[in-house]
Amino acid sequence: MKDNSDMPGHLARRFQQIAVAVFLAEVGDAGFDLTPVQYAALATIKANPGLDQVTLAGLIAYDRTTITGVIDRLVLKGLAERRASSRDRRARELEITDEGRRTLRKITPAVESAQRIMLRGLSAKEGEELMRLLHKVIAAGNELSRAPLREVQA
Amino acid sequence: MKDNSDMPGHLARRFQQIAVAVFLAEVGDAGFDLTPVQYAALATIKANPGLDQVTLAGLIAYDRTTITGVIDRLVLKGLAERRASSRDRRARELEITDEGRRTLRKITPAVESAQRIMLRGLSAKEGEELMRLLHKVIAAGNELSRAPLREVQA
DNA sequence: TACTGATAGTCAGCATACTGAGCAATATCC
DNA sequence: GGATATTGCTCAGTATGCTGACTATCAGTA
Repeated sequence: MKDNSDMPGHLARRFQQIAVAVFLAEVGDAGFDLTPVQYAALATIKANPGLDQVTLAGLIAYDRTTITGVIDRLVLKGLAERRASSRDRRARELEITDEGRRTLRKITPAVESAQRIMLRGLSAKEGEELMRLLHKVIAAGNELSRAPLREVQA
Repeated sequence: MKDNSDMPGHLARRFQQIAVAVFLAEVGDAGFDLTPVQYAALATIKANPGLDQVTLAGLIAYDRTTITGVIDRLVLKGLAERRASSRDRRARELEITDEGRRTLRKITPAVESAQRIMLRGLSAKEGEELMRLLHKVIAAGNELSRAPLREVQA
């Protein structure tokens, strides 16, 4: 029987587990209470003002049923706003608040520090190679999860 | 602002997301209802009969509060048994059942197929390099999560 | 032996993720 | 124009994963 730790699935889970722990530790030390998922959502809302929830979900590969709760919490924290769209009454337009912008700005050093820490143990070259391989394998498997990455169409 | 997809944390999450989806699809197609987490736990119980929950958690890097529910479900499905330990009345000894052994045996092809599918898009050489780099980065960050990997001590 | 600390397990509570279902609104096609 | 399909969002239910707290038990020591 093959060892558990020789399975890509196990390594994927473990790397993600460490990445989340490092993110929360760094951001928490900086005095903020924001999860990796909430951070990515907020940053993407800022970069694409007025986008709807499905588009946001596609840009960061979240399930549409997950994004609802994530936005709930961002709104609860006063970092984002959810408005009814005027063009499509089904859709909600998302905006970042001033408070959200401030938070993003102040949190950035901690987020970048976290990315470095989670790659510690690898040389710069190895880190880049890991990123390249992950990009490649993720691109190939994009359609295999219920929540694939979707580019914005003009 | 750095793109989301340039962050190792995002790639970690995405790879894990795809890995889980592929695992569930392959195992489901084979007619079984077992999650990656449940599979790893069951395989580890089989390889270490009579181990307690904390040891199991350490061997697969699960949190001890998570393992409780996982074992609950394995027991519920009749794949494992949980007994009070005779040596330590705090501890529970875990055993795989015949049904669990049968399931593990029949599920193996699907599990191995899943591991191949989640690496599709990479050459054999690239796949090995990805595994090597993940191993290395995970080893370096092992203590950074609440549930680090723990070797069995004789 | 009594005290202290550590350990095994569970529980409540919260945050992802997913399945599947449902509602409301929009698009499409005849 | 009206039936049909599709889309945006939400909800209920289930499964990780974590924090922090708690009980029961064990181990070490004064």
